[in-house]
Amino acid sequence: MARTRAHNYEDQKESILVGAADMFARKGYLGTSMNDVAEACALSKGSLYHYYRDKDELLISIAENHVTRLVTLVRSVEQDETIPARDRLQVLITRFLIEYSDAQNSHRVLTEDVKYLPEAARQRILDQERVVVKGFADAIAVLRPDVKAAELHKAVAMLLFGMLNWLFTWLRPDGSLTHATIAPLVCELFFNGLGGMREMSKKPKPKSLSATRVKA
Amino acid sequence: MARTRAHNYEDQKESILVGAADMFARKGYLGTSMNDVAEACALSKGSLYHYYRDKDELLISIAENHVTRLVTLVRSVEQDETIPARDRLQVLITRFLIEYSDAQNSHRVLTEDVKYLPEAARQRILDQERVVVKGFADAIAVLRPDVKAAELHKAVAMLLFGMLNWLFTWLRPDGSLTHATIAPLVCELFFNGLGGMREMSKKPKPKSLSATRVKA
DNA sequence: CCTACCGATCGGTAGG
DNA sequence: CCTACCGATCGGTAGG
Repeated sequence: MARTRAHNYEDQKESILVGAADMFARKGYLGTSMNDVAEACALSKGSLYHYYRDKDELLISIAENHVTRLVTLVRSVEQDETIPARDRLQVLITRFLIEYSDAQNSHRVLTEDVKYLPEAARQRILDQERVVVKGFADAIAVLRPDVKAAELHKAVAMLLFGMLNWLFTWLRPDGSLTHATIAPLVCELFFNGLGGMREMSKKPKPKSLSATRVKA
Repeated sequence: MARTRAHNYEDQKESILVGAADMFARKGYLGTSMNDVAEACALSKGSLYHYYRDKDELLISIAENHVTRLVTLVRSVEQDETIPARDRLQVLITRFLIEYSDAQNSHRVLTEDVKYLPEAARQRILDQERVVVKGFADAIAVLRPDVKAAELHKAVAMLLFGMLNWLFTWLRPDGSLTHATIAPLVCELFFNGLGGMREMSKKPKPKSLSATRVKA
């Protein structure tokens, strides 16, 4: 009899992405074979190719899903009228850090492996990344209206992304510092600088104002 | 008759490293074949193997030469008694940025490709990187003696390295912003934070590093 | 004739 | 310093 597409087809497809992102994050895109991915997913390579046309499509799916989430996150903050414009940057930082810790592998793949994609697919993802950067640059512009050059807002945004994206290289998942505890430190440093930093104590206290509505 | 080693043997060896670093930086270590390196150096693959035992040895040489320079740079600042302790961090940042712009390819290889090295070689390089981080953490500790936890000094140092190392991903070599013009911006942001930032792109103002602790 | 998946192997190319 | 290759493994696909 005619069989319909397995009811768990989409689930399977999604779970392959999780396994692939884990392998790519650990061994790099080029350092991971399709056999590695298949093994990580407890699938034969043949089955793997049933769900994804080729290796690039795996990478594209991982990167695009993730960057789309980031764009959505930026938009949701921009459109949330309960967030004062001058609080947007802090909210963005905190929410990004939460998103990062939930999607460590995807984010690592996005920042490290997208360069191996064919030009067309790469540009599509880069365009989305530019939207994210623009969102941060705009939030920075609100705080520094005295700075006219949009290029400088973007430069400051990129310095911020440097701090955030570099976390992956040194923040041990099992260490005493976590994405959650580092968020106040990043905000403190970024907003007030080293000179203005208050006691960087063990207990990163839940921040008073806008950070509390971050969970929402 | 017995031939002596070519008089330009060392020069050739060094120039291969330049070509290899360029290729590794552009296409990644795994994305670069030994044929690619040979071609970039205008050498046959056979000749290449005359100078370096294997691909790993190329990567090790590039990374080790570079990280050794960074360690030397840290030591020279620490031992320079004409530099007041509280100025060390700013001097370190500025000198690192100069070094980075002179060795962009090597630095990119150091931050992106060392993970593909066998454990022993990798650890050797990581140990040197830790010395560099320690140097920055110590310079930060001078500015914030009120912070007792050495772990936090290192965390702040790593946030700083994030800003610096991430520059490679977005600072176009031919853009209007350069490593030299970005240095004051980084210092300004890092020392005074966004709130304290003045007209960006102008001369960095003398640091007011009051250890005044504001309690939340 | 469909989807789901297997064991086996394709043509090319990697490092050496 | 080059050409000619090797063992292995790559990403991707065949028949059933």
